[in-house]
Amino acid sequence: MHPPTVEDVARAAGVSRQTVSNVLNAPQRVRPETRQRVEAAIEQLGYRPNRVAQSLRAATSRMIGYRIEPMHPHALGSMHDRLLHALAEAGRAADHHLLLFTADDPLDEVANADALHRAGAIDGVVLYGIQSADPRPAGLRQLRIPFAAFGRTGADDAHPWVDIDNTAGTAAAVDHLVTREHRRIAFLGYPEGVAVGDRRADGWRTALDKHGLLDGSRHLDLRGEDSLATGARLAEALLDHHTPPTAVVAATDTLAAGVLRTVRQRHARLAVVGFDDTPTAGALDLSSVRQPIEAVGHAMIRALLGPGGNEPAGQLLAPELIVRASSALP
Amino acid sequence: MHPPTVEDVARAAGVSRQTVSNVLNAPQRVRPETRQRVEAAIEQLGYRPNRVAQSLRAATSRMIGYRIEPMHPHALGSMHDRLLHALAEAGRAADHHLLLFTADDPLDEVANADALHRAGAIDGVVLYGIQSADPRPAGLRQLRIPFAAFGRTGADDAHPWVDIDNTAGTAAAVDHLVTREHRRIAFLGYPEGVAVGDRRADGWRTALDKHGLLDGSRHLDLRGEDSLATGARLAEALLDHHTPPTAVVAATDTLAAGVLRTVRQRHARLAVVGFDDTPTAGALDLSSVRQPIEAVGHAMIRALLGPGGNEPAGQLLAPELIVRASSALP
DNA sequence: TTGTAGGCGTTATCAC
DNA sequence: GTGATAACGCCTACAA
Repeated sequence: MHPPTVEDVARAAGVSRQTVSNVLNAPQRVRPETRQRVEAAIEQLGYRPNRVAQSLRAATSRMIGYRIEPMHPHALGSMHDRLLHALAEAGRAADHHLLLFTADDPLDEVANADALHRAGAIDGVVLYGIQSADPRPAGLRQLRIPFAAFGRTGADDAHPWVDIDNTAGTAAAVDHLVTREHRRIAFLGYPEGVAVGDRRADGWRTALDKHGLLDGSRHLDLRGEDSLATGARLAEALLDHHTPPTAVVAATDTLAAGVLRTVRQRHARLAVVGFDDTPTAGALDLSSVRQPIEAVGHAMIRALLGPGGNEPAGQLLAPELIVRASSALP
Repeated sequence: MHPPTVEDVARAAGVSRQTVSNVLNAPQRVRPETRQRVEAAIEQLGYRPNRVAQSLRAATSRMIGYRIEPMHPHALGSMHDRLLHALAEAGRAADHHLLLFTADDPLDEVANADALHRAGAIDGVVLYGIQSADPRPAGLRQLRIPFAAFGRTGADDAHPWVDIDNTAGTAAAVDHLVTREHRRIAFLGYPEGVAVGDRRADGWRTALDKHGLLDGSRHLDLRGEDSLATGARLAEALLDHHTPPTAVVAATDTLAAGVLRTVRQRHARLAVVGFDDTPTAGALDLSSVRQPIEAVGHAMIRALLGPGGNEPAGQLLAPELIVRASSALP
């Protein structure tokens, strides 16, 4: 009734346990004839190696911890879902699985990861939503828990991380809008001090400067919390300006959606480009900078498990601008 | 350097391994004096029982499998996130964790769950997104893999399930709108044949009938795919009717958001109630029927792990109407 | 090429 | 009340 073990397979194939183990882990060491007999027995009994026993023996769980957060109340649909799927998919290829755990805050996350790690339940951890002054990297490093982070802190990160090139993303948005003959291009972003937000603002500023348009647009830089209401409100402010912009680069789709709301209400003309390419962007026909989350997932898993064992190297991935109707000519 | 084991604790406390084990698993069997000494050693060494060894010994992984799907392309932000968090939280209380895996389709999901189960990596599975004729329950039952399902198939389900009372949800929406003096109340839903959609339509129909309003509204029943565009289009159709409704009950927030778009574009007056209470509902000031996902998570874990071992009992949970500005007087 | 022995960390059983 | 023994299923030496 219980699942078959190596023992059962061995008996069925008329060999010893070890030979079965060899067939699985060092096939070249076993005579083809014997191997086929063993393989037939494995097939017939439906044998699968017990991962728990493997883990105990190898002192390796092949599990990666991930803190699942309650959904961000304002976000239109975070990257969470996509990242989780990408990580699970990438992990599968490396024969690892994700183990979900909860935590009240970043410090609690480190504590819970430590407990799981010491209990042998996870080999390492993947960090999401890295903040400028994030306590988690230092905490995990001190506890010697392998990890990889999606995103960077403000400082130079001396641990494995993967990030998308936020600066390049907003720069691409600006380039695109310039091609479409826009000359006054605003930016809507996070309050200063949020690393991601600052990088996205940088891309906008740098690209405008490159096109010689910064002087005419420098004042069109508005910040606020990441919500639809804020996007709508800031858009009003932009449109009420005496030299209003003809286009806006928003730091998130949520802000961009707010802009679109105002634009429609006021029947204004204002091109918009968002960031993240959330499902909503498609629904609203919103041009948006898409993060290559699948690639991020693979890079994270590689950084965590890869050769050299969790080396402190960073990797920057290029986002891609998805052009839709919202970024038309002025 | 390696984490301490019972052996280490035993040595430190001057007792045998067994006594340490007893302190942890049968404290009453050990003399208080000895217990305190052992507990001190545990504390001092920072000992944590190795879960892998426990699993091997107990033939129980304390892991629950969950298939992570790529995000639904049209959804505004699915229940996925919330459910995952709720399950993780509920699992934690029962000392279980979620293990994420991927699959190409429902059959593949069953196959992968089977592989993990046979490998001893998971004790059971939680099913999400149950369809009318879902092959998973039968498949898992045949493989004797414990599971609990969120949602019901069309037939009477002979397995553990948890569902929210969809019928009661839309009925509550209708009641609310009637209280607000609406008399012609439309329904926007999934195409017939989708179990969830049919139940939500039922609630609308039944409640209207109860209020004696069904005859005047029977024709105001429109169906389509779950997308913003569909919601907007169907709203146009409703408003163009020669006796247009003054209110709409939508089967999802996505459809409801589409309705709101049309309403705003046409400056029409039309009360709207959505379903799911997604983050977007809050942003749009949309009244919506909220699913008690946290309770669902707990009920699922209980159904899966509870006493009696995965008994085929169902549980229906009541949703709650969240009233916001979109359901004002006509 | 194949088999034998031992141990990963835990706990249940059964003596003492 | 405490401790020795054995077993969960696997794998890695080492011996034959």
